[in-house]
Amino acid sequence: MEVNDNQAIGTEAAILRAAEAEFLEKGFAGARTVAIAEKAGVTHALLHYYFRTKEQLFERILKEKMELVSSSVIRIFGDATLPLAERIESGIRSHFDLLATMPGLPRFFINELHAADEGRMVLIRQAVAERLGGLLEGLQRDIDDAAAKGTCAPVSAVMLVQDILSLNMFAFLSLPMLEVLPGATVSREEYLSRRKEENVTLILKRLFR
Amino acid sequence: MEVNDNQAIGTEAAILRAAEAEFLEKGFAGARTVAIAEKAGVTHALLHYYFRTKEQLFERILKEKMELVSSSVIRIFGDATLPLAERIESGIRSHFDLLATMPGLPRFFINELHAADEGRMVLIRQAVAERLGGLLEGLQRDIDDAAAKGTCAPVSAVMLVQDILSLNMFAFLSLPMLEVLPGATVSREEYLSRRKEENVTLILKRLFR
DNA sequence: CTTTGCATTGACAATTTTGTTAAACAATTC
DNA sequence: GAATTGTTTAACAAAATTGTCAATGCAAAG
Repeated sequence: MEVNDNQAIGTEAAILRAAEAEFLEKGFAGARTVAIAEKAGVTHALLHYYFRTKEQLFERILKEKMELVSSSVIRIFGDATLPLAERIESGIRSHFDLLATMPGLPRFFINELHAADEGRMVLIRQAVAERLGGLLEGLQRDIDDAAAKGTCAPVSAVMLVQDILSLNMFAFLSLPMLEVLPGATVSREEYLSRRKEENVTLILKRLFR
Repeated sequence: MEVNDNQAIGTEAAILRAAEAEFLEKGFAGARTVAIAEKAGVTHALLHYYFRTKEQLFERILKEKMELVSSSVIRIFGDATLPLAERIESGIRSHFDLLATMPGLPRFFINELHAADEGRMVLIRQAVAERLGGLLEGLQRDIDDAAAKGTCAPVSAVMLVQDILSLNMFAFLSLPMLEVLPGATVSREEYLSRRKEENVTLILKRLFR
């Protein structure tokens, strides 16, 4: 239970950071407001002073994290000026590397997506339409062009993005499996590095050659 | 809140089924013992009469589900008498189809794996070693043989199994995404069917031409 | 029919958890 | 330096949740 120094960073930010850690670790139901306050180094009354309720605090974190998820997914599409193969390879790596900086995000996202009510679903649907719609169309066009030339297997862009999401996110969802994997014990970095290369290989072989 | 008919099935079983539904839906922290009792059609005192505490009831469900996960993973290895390509294809389909009969299992497993303490980890490690160790070695041998003949790409069996696990489990983890997917709305069956074919294609292209 | 043993219940107790409030405190302004 | 404003706390209240228990029901055995 390391306590945040509220001095340098400000109490509101300290509570937010503690809440982020607690919610990502335990989810909404498992999180305790007193634990958040303790981590932030303040009394729990202060948490309510700043954020009124547990739910409002959660909403705040949720919005932040959904932004992050959104911006991470966008990375998959890579740089459209590159040749398709390089574009996709760098997209996979870039997405993977971003996830590596916040390894708890995939689980949080999956659980929140599951728990989302209709209202929240509408918001997510809008966000997807606005931020990913054009990217998907552009990628689909490039794939179709390459497929017409025979340099790439024909595939739905949505499917391809889901493939990459599956492989990259699951590498972090299954991180605890590292503990139960047979054979020589590998470090976390080694494990992630291998999974990243495997994901690149898998997707590239799906599309090219 | 449809109530189970305790008449035909017996109260203990009714409570277990209700608990299964509640724990898979909400996780341990989010589950409510009164909700479980209500779903089972009994008072919550009776739940404690049969299972003493929420945790003991959870342990019971957890064991069941971990058995299921274990037996589902074993399916991936398929029938060793088949030629490698067919063996792997049927393994993927068989694993996918089993998950389709219990779509909540992947999320439950991921969350439980994350929350597992050291003691539980030891049990999982043993189970993996006992039940999967031999299968992994056998598969690795077959892959190595095929690779030596040039009929198959060389790959670690552990990696391959993880690839299949990623793709198949993620199809169910991301099921709510169906709601936010762009383009024509597809039915759940259509979506799953497409994902299954894509997963087969992806893995086969990884290994064979 | 009564006893015995298990099943079931309603009411209650204990604990945990969230949320409130009045008062103390600190900093900033006038 | 008094007033004002916003911050922080300890103590308290309210609600939710798990767990207990004595009393009741009820079916099978004697």
